[in-house]
Amino acid sequence: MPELPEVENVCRGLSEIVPQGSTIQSFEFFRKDLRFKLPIKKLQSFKGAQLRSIERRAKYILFKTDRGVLFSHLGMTGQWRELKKSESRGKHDHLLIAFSKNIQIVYSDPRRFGFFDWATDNIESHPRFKEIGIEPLSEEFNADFLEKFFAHKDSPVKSALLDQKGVAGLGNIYVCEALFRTGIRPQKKARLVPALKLPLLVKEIKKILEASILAGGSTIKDYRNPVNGQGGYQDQHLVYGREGQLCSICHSPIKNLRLSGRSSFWCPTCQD
DNA sequence: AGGAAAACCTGCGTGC
DNA sequence: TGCACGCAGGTTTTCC
Repeated sequence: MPELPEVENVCRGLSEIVPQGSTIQSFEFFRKDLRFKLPIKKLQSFKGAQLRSIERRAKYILFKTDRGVLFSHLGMTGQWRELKKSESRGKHDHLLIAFSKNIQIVYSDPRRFGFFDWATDNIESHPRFKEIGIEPLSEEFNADFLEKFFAHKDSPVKSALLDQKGVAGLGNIYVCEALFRTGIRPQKKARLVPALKLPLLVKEIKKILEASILAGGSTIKDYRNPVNGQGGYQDQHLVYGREGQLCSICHSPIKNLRLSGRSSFWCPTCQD
């Protein structure tokens, strides 16, 4: 479900609900088998920790505390929301964190592809983050970076952009959109994308992500922010989910091609 | 070694 | 109405 803009909105929403300086009072685990087994003992050791901030890295939500970092990945259908004391939990609520001042947040995830883990303050030394590439909204992400990352890659450019070891945070929606807006067909081998096109690709990726963050992310089906609101960026999708509809530029039908097991929406006329 | 496919799950829409 | 099938904003594991 959630890509960078959605995760960013979840972090911002959670920050509104749980103020900086709140203390973790307790955890409740309703299910311990998510994508991976929850490190319950370790998570319990955060009881009493003081929250410094809630931030995003790639598609991860980082709860930064004075005892280290607890982090959450939403998988496809993960959701965080506030659970008021009077409310009862839902079928797919798996984990609850109670903070000071009676603030509770709950993690819900029907497909259970999400997961949790913890790290020291220096998260980049955690094995999981060692494998994670650079932030697409950072200065580091530029045409030179892409040129090096794409060099010798025989995989389709679409798959290369989805590879979190390169640029971290893009997912199926935003890669499809970015390739359409730069006129690059998704199945083109990464190493064959003309270097001349890379500055535009970088620019469009940043533009799309920023616009989507601003719009509250994309809600196709499941995504909701922590106050249960939908995103608005789906209205600006030009190809994603639009198979058979007419291309906004040339009016030929949008196609859907399967690449590495993922649907890839594209316009055969506008993209080469 | 790198790339593709399968696996991990539940729910929903479609077509018979 | 029911059931089988395919598909879903992701990532890891397995298999060529």
